[in-house]
Amino acid sequence: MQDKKLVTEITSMDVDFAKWYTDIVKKADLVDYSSVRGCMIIRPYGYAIWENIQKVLNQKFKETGHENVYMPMFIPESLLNKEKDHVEGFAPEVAWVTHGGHEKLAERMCVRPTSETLFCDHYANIIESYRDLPKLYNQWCSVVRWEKTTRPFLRSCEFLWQEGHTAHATAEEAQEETIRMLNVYADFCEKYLAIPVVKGQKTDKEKFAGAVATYTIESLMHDGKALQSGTSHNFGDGFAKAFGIEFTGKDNKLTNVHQTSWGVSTRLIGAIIMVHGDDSGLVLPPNIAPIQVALIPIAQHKEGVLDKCREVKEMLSNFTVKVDDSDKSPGWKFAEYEMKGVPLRIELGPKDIENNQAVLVRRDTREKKVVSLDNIAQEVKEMLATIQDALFQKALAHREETTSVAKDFDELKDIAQNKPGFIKAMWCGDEACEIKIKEETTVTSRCIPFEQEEISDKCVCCGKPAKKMLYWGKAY
RNA sequence: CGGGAUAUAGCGCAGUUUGGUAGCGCGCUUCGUUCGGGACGAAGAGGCCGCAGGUUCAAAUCCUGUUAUCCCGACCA
Repeated sequence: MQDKKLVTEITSMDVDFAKWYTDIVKKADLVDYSSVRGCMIIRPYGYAIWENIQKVLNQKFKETGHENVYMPMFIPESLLNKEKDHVEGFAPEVAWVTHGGHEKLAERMCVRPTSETLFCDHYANIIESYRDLPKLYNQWCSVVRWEKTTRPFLRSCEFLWQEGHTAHATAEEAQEETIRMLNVYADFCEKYLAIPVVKGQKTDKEKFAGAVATYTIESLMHDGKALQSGTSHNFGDGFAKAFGIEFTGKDNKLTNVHQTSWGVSTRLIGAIIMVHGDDSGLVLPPNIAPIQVALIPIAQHKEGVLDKCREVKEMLSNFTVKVDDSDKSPGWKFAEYEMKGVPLRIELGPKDIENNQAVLVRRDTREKKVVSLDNIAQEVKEMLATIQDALFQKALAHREETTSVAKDFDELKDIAQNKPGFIKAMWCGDEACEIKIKEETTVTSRCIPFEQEEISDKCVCCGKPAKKMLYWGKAY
């Protein structure tokens, strides 16, 4: 079996999922470790995925009326301290700047862990009238959180993200915006990343520091652990009160604005890896892959082969195609592009040229298909669409298979211990039950899904009447 | 921040028990033959053994400290 050689390259995901993950991020050239503790170097191939994510989301943000801005990366301590819950939430993990050159600063500044305070400070200055609303800003930047343990893409001390911050005249508008952006994220994850998500609300215990309500999209990784893939918060007018963001309404009355914030990060790349990857490496959805097609010449030294490859590349100008004419052997190239998760491979050799054909090979199933060069562009287009859809369906099926239902505490405990994946269970709404469940089963509440199901009428923990069904699970 | 492990060439490792000045595989460079699943041969290049102290005639090896990484928990996007 040739496959033997492939699996020795990386740790099998069933043997050690964590090791498999770190093998992939390094061997697919996504990241390298740096000499800065907890911070990663995102290499060209990894960054290209991020750029594609940015490109799509940026367009969606603009279509929904948002503008990009850039805020300072430092926050004076006094500013950070203005909203009480917010400081308490972030204080344990902020990095402080205390000196400028050799001079000690009069007031220390933190490196932004998130920019709510800066946006609020700015909004207080520029918003005066209802005519100034809504303010729909977004920024792409990096933030710093002094994490204790780190993993590439999933948790690093510095990471790239976007943070949207908006201010509205009414609570209704803010709520609408919060849900609108959650839907933008969910749609993006499902259509581009081929990752099915559960949309829902966080419990009070799990919500963002300073928010009235936090909404989330939760996705399930291959190992059955959950990953919070994006969040959207409704702040109500709490920050506005703390920062004095007021506007004069049509009625000539002074009112606080209602705000939202929402973000996704490079963590999404971690999700792509852990949802679609396999023992041969990364598997990228065609809609986000930096290279959609790897064109591998066979016996490229023979006359006409490379010329034909260039010709075929021209025919496929609607896609990102890489012709690999390096002097590695074809077998090496096959394995290499599988490791890098390129969705489609085309093999083109003397025999094909003779027959005016090429061989298409899917990354996800390794299925081969011989197609005529006359309609190769159409074939590639269809196959990429098929792969995109197949990845989503496969991930969805996996999530369904690994989602369990627990009706009472014993059942919950048993599932938490023995079966990885989401657990659906009823909850009475009491935080004490949430804490008890976490302590005794190690699973935490992931969200209160918008799509509710009535599993039973009793809380899985205390047996009292329960109104809400929650998703529970072990999380990254 | 607790518990465990690791640090030797770009990568993966041996050598550490029993101190004597570093080796293997892959990769890299050059040339030739190959090319439909990680090709083969020949000749080369590359390391003050994580860092800082200490013991010793002598330290990759023993001792102390320190830093980083990985895994498992607690905390977070």
